[in-house]
Amino acid sequence: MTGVRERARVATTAEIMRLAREQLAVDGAAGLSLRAIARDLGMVSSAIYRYFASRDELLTALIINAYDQLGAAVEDGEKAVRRRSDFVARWRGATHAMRDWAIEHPAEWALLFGTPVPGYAAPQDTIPPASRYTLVLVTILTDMSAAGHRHDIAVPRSTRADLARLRTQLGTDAGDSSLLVGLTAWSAVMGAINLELFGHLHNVVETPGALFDAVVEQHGRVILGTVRDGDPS
Amino acid sequence: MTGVRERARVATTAEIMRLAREQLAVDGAAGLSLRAIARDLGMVSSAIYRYFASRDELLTALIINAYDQLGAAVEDGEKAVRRRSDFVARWRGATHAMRDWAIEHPAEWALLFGTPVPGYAAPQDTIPPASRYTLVLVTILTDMSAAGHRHDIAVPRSTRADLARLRTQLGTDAGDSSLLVGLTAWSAVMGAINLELFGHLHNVVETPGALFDAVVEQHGRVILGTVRDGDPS
DNA sequence: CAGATGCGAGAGCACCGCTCACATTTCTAT
DNA sequence: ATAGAAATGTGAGCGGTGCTCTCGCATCTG
Repeated sequence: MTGVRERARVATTAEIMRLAREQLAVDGAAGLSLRAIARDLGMVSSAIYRYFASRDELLTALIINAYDQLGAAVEDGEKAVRRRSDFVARWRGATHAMRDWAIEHPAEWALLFGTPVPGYAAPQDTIPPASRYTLVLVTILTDMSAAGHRHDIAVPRSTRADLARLRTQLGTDAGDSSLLVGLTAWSAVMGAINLELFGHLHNVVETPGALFDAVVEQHGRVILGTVRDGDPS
Repeated sequence: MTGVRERARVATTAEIMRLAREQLAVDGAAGLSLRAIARDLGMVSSAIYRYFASRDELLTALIINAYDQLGAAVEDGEKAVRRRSDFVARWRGATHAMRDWAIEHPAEWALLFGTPVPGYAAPQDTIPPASRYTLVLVTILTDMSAAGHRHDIAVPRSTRADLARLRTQLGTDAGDSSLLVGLTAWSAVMGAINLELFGHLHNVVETPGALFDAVVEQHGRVILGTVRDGDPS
């Protein structure tokens, strides 16, 4: 069944990815060197290609792994909120888990959400893990909708078609306003994390996470703010 | 005065930067190759180092140039608004100029706001051009304050010190709430542009600029929304 | 006009991703 | 059990990278 080779293969593959993540943390995605990994492994450089056909393939594996880690972290952060009807608390839980993960794994965050590697096109396999963390946010909106919350934000005509497609694609019945509220909140949170992680807050907001908190709270207010009917908790 | 050497030097330097920008647009920051530039210039690779001591130095020149371009674009976009008391229009003008510039110069945008180049620390010279585009946004807040607008957003205690420092640093008399509104709006706009430019809206919002518009409009509403006294135009 | 300075050429160093022919080891099917 | 197939590691090599150094020529300055 599990022969010598099979076990050795998964062990080596795992070791390569471990070393790659280590390198990623030190030198960033651009500094990822297959030769250096081989050296650390005590292998000759060409042997690496038995495990990953190319640098891009290793990159893909790292990206998928990172998306999965992030997804799990966000899921956990959101699930930790006991009062499931406290949607703002769930929003806080999810987004703070995002930021925490980003701060803990800055290189991996940069790999996912920073400058795309030129010449590299992410294959289809990255899509499901990539949508995992976003699904958490969508679920909050879905649950709000189920609880009778209705958002009331102006929806530009140009977004109607996209929002309709999104709704069926995500299998949610949140309204256009709700989806738009979610998207803009997502946008703001991603912006805040990127600004902080990429060093654009130096000499602006030194207190770590202060801007992030403000963004989360403000959009949390918007998320619950424009309630029409239902339960205005 | 302007000897043969002097003129040749500025011409060569300019040509190097032109070719570098060209390369940047094609291959991104990671693909910037001094050797390729030298080749295009009909020079031997080592000659480049007479003009730029290192790849990093060329990068710095490109960054400063890009910040200046962006700054000019945003300034123009904001100045084009005639009714100076229409603050949302000015906000729209500035932010849309940002996005337009980003779409026109994606590689340069990535250079400024994408993953920081590992091992590269931006020197002090980049700070003034970097703050140019932000100053436009701050000016809008300052003018709103002068016009009697007061924002009324909850200000987390943790941000008080930062906001106070920012106020004197920027020479504005916008209140804490106003500054925070500006920062979160900035954050959201940067996030929307990055998401769009870095390809995270594929299968999400296909209509170009739709999410961006929504973000700008929503924060435009927030910018003017929570008015306490003064002129509620 | 002589010395100082600027500049391009060219060789060279250490690294990179990747390919290929070849030897060795392990698995599989007869 | 054994022969052939498949997987794996080796080492040389190709063309590319950023960067350093020396050398000789052109230009500028006292």
